[in-house]
Amino acid sequence: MNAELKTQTLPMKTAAAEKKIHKDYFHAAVSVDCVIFGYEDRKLKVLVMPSDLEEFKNLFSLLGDLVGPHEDLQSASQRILKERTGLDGVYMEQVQAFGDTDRHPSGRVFTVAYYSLLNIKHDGLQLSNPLLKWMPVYEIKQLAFDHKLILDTSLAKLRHMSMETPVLFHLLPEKFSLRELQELYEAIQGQELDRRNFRKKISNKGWLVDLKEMEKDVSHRPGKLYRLQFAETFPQKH
Amino acid sequence: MNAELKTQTLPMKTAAAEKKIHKDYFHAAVSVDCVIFGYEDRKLKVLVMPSDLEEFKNLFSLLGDLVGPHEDLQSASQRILKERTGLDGVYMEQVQAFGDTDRHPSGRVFTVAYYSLLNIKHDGLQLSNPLLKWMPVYEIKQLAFDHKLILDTSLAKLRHMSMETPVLFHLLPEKFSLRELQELYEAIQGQELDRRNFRKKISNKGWLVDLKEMEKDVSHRPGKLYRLQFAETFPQKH
DNA sequence: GCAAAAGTGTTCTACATACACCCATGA
DNA sequence: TCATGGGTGTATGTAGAACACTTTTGC
Repeated sequence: MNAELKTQTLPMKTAAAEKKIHKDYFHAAVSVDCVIFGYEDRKLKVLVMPSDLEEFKNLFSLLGDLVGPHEDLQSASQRILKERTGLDGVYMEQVQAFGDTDRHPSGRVFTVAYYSLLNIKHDGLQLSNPLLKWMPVYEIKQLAFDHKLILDTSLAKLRHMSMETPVLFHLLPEKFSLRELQELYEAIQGQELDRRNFRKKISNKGWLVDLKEMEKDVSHRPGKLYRLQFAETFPQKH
Repeated sequence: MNAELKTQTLPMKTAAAEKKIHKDYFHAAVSVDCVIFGYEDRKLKVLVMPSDLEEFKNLFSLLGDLVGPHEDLQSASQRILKERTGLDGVYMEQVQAFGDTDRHPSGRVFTVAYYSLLNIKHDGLQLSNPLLKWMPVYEIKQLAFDHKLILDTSLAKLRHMSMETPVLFHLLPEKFSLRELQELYEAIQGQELDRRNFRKKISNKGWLVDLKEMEKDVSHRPGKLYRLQFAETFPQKH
């Protein structure tokens, strides 16, 4: 930013002097809201909790917190995730910033949304509070604040990414069958996929490693298990 | 956001009470930085100005400003664009937020980047200050603050979008020839394209309207002129 | 033996790519 | 007449879409 651009003449200033001039502007808060996606029972879910603000009584909200004075955005997002789920190193991506003037009843609070993808069945997953709830995304009609907008925006981004890049794997256990993977894609895209074409496409991508293991505990012919090829191999697309 | 999530018990609070509790957090500023792209002489350019901060003497910076207490992010971005270029209704898209703790010497300043695309030859374009400069993007090695990172991130997003959606047209005059359009795509993608294939692809998209006019003032056989099919026809892709 | 899902191949179509010649204009 | 770019079509390879039958396992 460069607020002093408004002046037509451009005398040199120090940053310290500039801060004084603009001290009236230093009265906003910035939060991070985490859109934590999980996948269970063939449904995409998001982690929410009841809002404890009187204004949003009976509504759920995303998990967020203010960004500390000496904390980066990404660090804040990782901290929230760790505090709420006990998990580190979860896949996470910034969605965008939301800053409508009336979005928060407490004052001027900008927020930056991050979505994360995690495996609900992960051993280390330990929700911090019994009120936290995995809610099926497609059953959510309303949320506190502008969180429904944030959710919808995140979901659109996730959908888009899932077509270009191997991100959805983060929602599955380490070992999974092609059927599970296909069901996941179907849940995200909202349409059924042809099994033969799906398998062909996935195997062309070269994303998977055949674990030479079979599914267990299924009441039908067991399928092969795979895991994702090490993520570093795919810096960007395809 | 929902900062009170930290409490394990969840007594109901009002937003006003919450603001007091968190007043220590309301000391950040939020700015918008505009990455204003233009296209001229077969080069993608970005509008910059000399930084007037002592800390960044001799460096250029993007055009930004603090977001006013009663101003939305998008409004701030439009205001900056209007103030700097005199233009309204310019195509614009949020890139993302940047919030590293040390990104600004004046204090904790978060910024939200927007990129805009405009036609440098637009009649209404009137730069507010003679120090503003259209700088070729690929010649920029360094900028003030974290603006080089912001520029690179915006450029990556622009490149990505340009492959999926008709956005680059905003960089051209209303009437343009297929050669001009192809040169623009080549400039953005950084590679030469086959003329026949390019024309086939573009005409398959159905984006263009044949104006039944010809180029003038070219020292060779003039080409047909086109304009973009009305933008509302293409809400998203293809 | 029945139910449920695994596993597999061919055809058709659409799109990307590679590639070369004649035409219209201005200088 | 020359230089410059305008304008066009064909052949090939690749990827996505449609589509059905046999196999394996649990019950």
